[in-house]
Amino acid sequence: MVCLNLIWRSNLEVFSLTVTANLRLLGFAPNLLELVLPISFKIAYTKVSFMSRFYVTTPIYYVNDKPHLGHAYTTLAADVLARWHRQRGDDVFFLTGTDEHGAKVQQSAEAAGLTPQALADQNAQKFKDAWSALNISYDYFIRTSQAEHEVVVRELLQRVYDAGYIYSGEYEGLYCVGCEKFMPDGELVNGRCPLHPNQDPVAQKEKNYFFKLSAFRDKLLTKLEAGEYKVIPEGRYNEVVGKLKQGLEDISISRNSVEWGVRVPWDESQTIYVWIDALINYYSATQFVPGKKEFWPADVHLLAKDILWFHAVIWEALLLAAELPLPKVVASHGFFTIDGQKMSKSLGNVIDPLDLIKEFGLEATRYLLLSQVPFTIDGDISLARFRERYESDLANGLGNTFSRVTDMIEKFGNGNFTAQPGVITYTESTSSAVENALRLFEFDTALLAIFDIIRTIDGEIEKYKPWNMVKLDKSQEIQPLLNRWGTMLLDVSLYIKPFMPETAHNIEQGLRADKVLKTTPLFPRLSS
RNA sequence: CGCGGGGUGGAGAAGUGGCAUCUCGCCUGGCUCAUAACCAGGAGAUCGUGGGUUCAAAUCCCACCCCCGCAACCA
Repeated sequence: MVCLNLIWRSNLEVFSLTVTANLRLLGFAPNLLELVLPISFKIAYTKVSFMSRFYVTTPIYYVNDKPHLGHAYTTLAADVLARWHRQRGDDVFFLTGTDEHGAKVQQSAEAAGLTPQALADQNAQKFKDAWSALNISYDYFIRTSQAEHEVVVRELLQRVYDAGYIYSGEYEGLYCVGCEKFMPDGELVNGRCPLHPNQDPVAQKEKNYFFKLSAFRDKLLTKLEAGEYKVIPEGRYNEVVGKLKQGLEDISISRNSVEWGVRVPWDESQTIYVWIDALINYYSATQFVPGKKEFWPADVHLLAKDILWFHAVIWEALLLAAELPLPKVVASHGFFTIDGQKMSKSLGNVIDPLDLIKEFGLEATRYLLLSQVPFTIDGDISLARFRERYESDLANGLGNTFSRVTDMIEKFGNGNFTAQPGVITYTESTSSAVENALRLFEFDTALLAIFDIIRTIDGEIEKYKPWNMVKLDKSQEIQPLLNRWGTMLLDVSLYIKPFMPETAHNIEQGLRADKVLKTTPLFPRLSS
């Protein structure tokens, strides 16, 4: 009965009957049931961790921004991981959302004549719309202005305060009177605020609460070096460890002048610095979303490299201070450049993910983003290259191969197709390749491995030349080949499902029909 | 002397001591089931530069050049 359960949870409808019939339990391990499927579909599920949980997060995006390609990339990567884990039967919690507090939102709202909440409502919706357009399967969309979130933030901070890790101090910095805010060094141009270049920023002090980040340096280093939590990729890990070794300073975690934020529990005159409030979302969601308490600690925090320090050091220190378990993996990816240039508003080359969908379609956009840029490094996006890849991989590759196989089944097999257990051993290696790649967040490598099956099918078709077999009166020998190729395509559909769920569905539908007929192209050529 | 990552055919990547690999593009030939798709073959890299270790170096060591991050309250 365990078997049945697993199969249903694995979404393997296509094969479920065959698989259950052949299932054989090998043995038990402490938390692990190893199943062996003695058929040769050898899907990625030969080994299934029984009832394992998978909690993946994206950063919560600042509502002062519109969704752009960077946000889309992180979220898409998380979506693929979530779908992949669901497919293998894991209990998945996929969290994304918006970060809504802080001075910038307050200022933008004033400028737009809105309340901060109204502005946040508006812009949070833009992110939801974008994720809906990208077919993102998040389980919960958290917003930091939610009362439930604020409650957890206050509780957690109070705990840190009670433990003695927060003290009152003075923050001293350069204050721009025009902006009415402190200017970080990085924002100053020639020592002056870029928005108010005619006045010198003045040194000013304000009362703040500080978090004893410095107290956690050794502990963090020990835990990192022991692998108690991981920072991926290795280069970033080195960076974090290197910086930790250089020492840590305490950080200010409250603001005196920012109204739009969570009130400090023991001092209502201050609000919690937006970053601290934001980080806690990963934990707070598990506490107030029904049935998710068991999901903490998170398995993976996905994020871009610019916010790694917050996620790999400050967040863990806060958790340690509150005596909560640490996330298991913090995985950071690179930035995009567009046609070799930095993506920036001032250059006007910011790509809206929705424009990509308009040009290439949803499924192709998902494929192109994940296949053309290795996860951990900065990658260049060029529309010209995307078009090239669309044609070669999707139109000429997957799409065309699906067309030729279904067309041959229709023409040479009278529409008859039977999925073939016991024949295909080829895709066995794909399964481990995909698994290994995804465990390392190498989405591009995983896709390459999957698309290798397409090349193999094309190669075999060329080798057997069914159109000649018909002429040579060998028609009866064709059917097994058609079954084999069709089955390989079903395998492909299984593997690409986390990446391209609709395409996977279309392939399955096409091959599960009573009479398999040639269908409309999966990926029409762009020129036509 | 701040710390770290990187420089491999036209493009993007793999490769940490032993015939330089993959995808795309390009050229030639073949095929016709298919979305002018597919298959085969080919051209194309002194592996950033100079030196060193070794029977053997993209890979180890030294020096240098170049690109890119981080450098901490920059969402």
